Amino acid sequence: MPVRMTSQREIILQELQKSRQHMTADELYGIVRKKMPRISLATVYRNLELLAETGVIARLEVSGRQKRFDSDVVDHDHVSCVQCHKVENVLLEGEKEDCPSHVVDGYIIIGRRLEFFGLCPRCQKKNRVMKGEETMGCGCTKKMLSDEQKKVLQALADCDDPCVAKDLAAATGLDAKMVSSWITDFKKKGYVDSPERCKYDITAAGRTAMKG
Amino acid sequence: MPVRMTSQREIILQELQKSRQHMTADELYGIVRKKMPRISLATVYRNLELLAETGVIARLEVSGRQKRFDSDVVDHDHVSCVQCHKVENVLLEGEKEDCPSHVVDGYIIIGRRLEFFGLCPRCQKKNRVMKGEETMGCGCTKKMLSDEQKKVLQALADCDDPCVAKDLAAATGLDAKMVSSWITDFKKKGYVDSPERCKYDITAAGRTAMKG
DNA sequence: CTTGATTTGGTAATGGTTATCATTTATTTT
DNA sequence: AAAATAAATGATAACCATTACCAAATCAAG
Repeated sequence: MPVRMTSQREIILQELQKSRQHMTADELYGIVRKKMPRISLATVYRNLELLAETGVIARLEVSGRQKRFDSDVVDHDHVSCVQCHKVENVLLEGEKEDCPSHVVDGYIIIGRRLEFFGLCPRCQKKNRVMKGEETMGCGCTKKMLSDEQKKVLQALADCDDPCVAKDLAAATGLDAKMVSSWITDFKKKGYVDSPERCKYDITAAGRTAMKG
Repeated sequence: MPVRMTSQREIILQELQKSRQHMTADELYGIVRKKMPRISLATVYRNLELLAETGVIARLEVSGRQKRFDSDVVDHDHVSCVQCHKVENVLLEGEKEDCPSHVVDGYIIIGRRLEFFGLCPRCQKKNRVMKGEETMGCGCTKKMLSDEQKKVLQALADCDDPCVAKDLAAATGLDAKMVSSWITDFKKKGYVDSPERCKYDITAAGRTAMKG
C-alpha cells in the first residue's frame, strides 16, 4: 500500500521540475535516460501517471495525440485553436485568485486548469470561403434540389400513407419517368424509404431537405 | 478541389448537431449506423476531420483517449478528486462571463473548460496519515537518511577530489564497514558516482538529499 | 458515354499508451 | 540475519483510437 520514492521516480520528478516545459512522456524519457540509461519507457509512463494521480504534477491533455506533463500544477492557462491545434499560453490577470480553497464544500483545491477553445487569427483568415456556391456554412457545396423535386417531396409529405411514384407524378403534373428516377435518387440520399416494394414514404431527412 | 456534400457527410453533421453532446467518433458511428448501416467507421472519422478543419464543428481534445466533437460548446465546469477520481460538477456564478470573446488578441473563443483538482472530503478523512513518516507531499514515503549518513555525504561534499571510503570513515569518525555499505547504497540511489574504481564523488542528487 | 476527380468501404498499419510478467529491490516479520 | 511479503522495474506484447491505403463506387463535366 505505501508508495516508495525510488531513484527512478525521483529523477523523473526532478527532471520534469527542472525543465519548465510541457513535456511528453518520451521527451522526458530521452532526458532521464542520460542519467539512467537502463530505465524503461514503461517506468516513465508509470511514474508520470502515479505523480499525476496524486496531484504532484499536472497531466495536460491539450490538443495533440500525446499527453503532456507539467510540474507546475497551478500554471498558466491555455488557448488552443480548434482548427490548427496551436496552443498558446494565456494569463488572466484579475480573475486569477477567485478560485478559492472551497469551490465545492469540503474540497481542498490544489490546482486548476483553464483551457479556452477557439479560432486563432490565422485560421479565421483561412476560413473566408471559396465561391458564391451553396456553402452550407461549412465549405461543402451541395447540389440543391430543384423546385420540381421539392414539389415531389411535398406531395409525398402530404400523403398519409406510402404511395407509388405514379401517384406523385399525377399529383404534381410532372413526367412519371422523371419522378420515378428522382425517387430512386431520394432513396439513396435517405430522403425517402420504401416500407413495401414500389411504395414510398418521406423521411425526416427528406422533410428538412425539402425546406432547405 | 470542390468538396461535395454527400449523404454520409450530411447525416454525420445532422446527427452531431441534433445531439447536443460532445461525442466521440464511434458513439456517432453507432448512431449514424442506424440510418445508414453500411457506412464505414473510416468515413465517420474522415468527415469529422473535414468538418473540423473547416471550422463547422469543434474538435475538443479534452481528457481521455478519444477525441470528442461538437458544434456547440458550452459546458459546466468540474472538480475532480486527485485521489479517488470522483468528478463533480461545479457552477461558478459571478465569474461566468468574464472570459470574453477576445482572451488573446484575435482569437475567437468558442468554448472553455475549467477543471479544478483537489481532495474530496472523504479522501481528506482517509488521509490522516499512516505513521509519522516523511510523506514528501505526494503520498510517496521515503526513508530519510540518518544524521550519520548525512555526515558522510557532507564529508564527501567537502572533498574537492574523489576519495575512498576509508577516508570518509576517518573524517567522520564512523565505522569503516558501515560507511562503505552506505556508499554502495548511495551509489545505487544516484547520490554518489564512482569516476574510478573505489573512488567516490558526490552528485547533485546527493547534495539535495543531504539537505533534505 | 467517357474522362477525371472525389468519396466511400474495408482493412492494414501506426503509434502512443497500457498490461503483463518474470526479476529485482525494498520493507517487514520471524 | 534470514525468510517472507510487498512494490517497483525492465522488457515486451497487447491495446485501441486514429490514419493510411487502395480498389471500387459515385459524381460533375466535356
